[in-house]
Amino acid sequence: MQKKYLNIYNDLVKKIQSNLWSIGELLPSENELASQYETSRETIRKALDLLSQNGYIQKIQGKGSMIIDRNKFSFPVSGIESFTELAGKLELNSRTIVHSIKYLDPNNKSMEFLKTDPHDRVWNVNRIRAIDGEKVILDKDYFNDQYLPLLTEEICQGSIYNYIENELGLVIGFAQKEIVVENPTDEDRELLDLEGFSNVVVIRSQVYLDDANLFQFTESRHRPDKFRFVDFARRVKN
Amino acid sequence: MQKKYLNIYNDLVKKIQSNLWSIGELLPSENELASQYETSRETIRKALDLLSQNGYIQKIQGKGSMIIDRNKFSFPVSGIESFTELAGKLELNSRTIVHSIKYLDPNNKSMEFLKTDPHDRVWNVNRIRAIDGEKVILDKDYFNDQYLPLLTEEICQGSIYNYIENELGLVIGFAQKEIVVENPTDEDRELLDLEGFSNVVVIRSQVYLDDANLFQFTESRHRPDKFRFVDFARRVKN
DNA sequence: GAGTGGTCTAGACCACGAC
DNA sequence: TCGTGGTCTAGACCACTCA
Repeated sequence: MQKKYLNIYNDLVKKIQSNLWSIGELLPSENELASQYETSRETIRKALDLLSQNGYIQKIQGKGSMIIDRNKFSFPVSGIESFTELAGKLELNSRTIVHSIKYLDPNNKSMEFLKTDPHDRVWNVNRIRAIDGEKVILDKDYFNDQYLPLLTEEICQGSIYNYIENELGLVIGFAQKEIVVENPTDEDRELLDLEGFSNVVVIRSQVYLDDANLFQFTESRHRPDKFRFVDFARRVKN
Repeated sequence: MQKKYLNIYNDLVKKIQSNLWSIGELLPSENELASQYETSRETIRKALDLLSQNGYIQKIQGKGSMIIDRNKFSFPVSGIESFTELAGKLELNSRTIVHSIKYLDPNNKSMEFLKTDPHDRVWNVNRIRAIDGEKVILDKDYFNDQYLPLLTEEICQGSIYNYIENELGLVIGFAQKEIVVENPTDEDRELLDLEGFSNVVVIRSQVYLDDANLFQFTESRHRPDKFRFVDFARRVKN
């Protein structure tokens, strides 16, 4: 199905990016846009809501929708995003080393919460990310094998998310993320180029599918100088 | 004005919190809710969108709106939130020490971007946050005095945001946040109980008002063991 | 008062899931 | 096939800004 509001959103993004309007200028009014796009005002509003959520405009009641300076914001890391997407966007000189792919020892109870059935097994994938030749990130992923029956070195070398969404047709719904600073483990010291650093930044995520089932647990351990988290937040609605 | 969808949202939150439905159960259908609340389906959908954004439900096409386990998530820090709000929610044994309130030296060009007019001055407020008697957070705030003409120790002791929104009637629109790990400055070492820690976690924010004007720049410097950032993210729409 | 965005309605048809 | 959520419409009135 063709989603009209999405087409309009994409068209407006293109126009904004081509500087059809400058920063601080107002978009045409919602009624104006509705007749331009030959649609209803509610549909225009859905497109504008997307522009607002993505930091292109700020709506001001009684005035209009103002173009804001999206270049002042760096958007890369917010939301649910994978290392390979990020590396691509930032054009990092990066390399992925697949360190291990294995089933977790069934006696290991730590990932019990990933299992939907007692017979399920849990994949554990450890990958090292090198940027400019320095090993600075250790990614430890855990999956329920009910959703991901096959996991090869080739898949892990690329984007597992890409494989999940495009090959397996699973859809990610939402994720819970926690960022803390910890002392490096022996494994961190062994696998990463930690140099003198006495801390690692740890990002732990739980990823849920569209059907609200828990799918993945991830621990991403960063050397602190190579860590940066950026977030764009809108005020919560009244 | 009474916002119907907000009333319905609040009513549903109350019902969910009272365990009227258990985790994994489906809410009544949108048509059902529309007749229960004697409103249109689109209004019900606005209320459900809020529930979804706030992690109460996951909508599944063809099935319904499933109650998800919000207790698995800790929601405190995401979005735009102030220390005093946070301290209240977490019931921390905390104390705020107002270290300095002053106008920035006009020769100091570092906060030039905060000024909308060359005659504006820039406030600089430094506050130390102590948790359980340990000084672990240094908050450095910068404001354009055009929006905040008066700033007293009393205001700084409480919540500046509270003062801004309730007393001055300014409304926060959106914010850009960056989190990095840095080496402590001499000021950090002097004002905080850093003990052996060799890093601080720095959160820098730019806060914009509802009318898209830049209002505030903040630097919040945390002892790493007292830092935790939690984020709940939904998959970006197609 | 004219124009803007914010809320709300009562329909309609489509895509998807379960049976 | 039926019920679910997803999209869309053509109106209406309200709240706000600005001249």
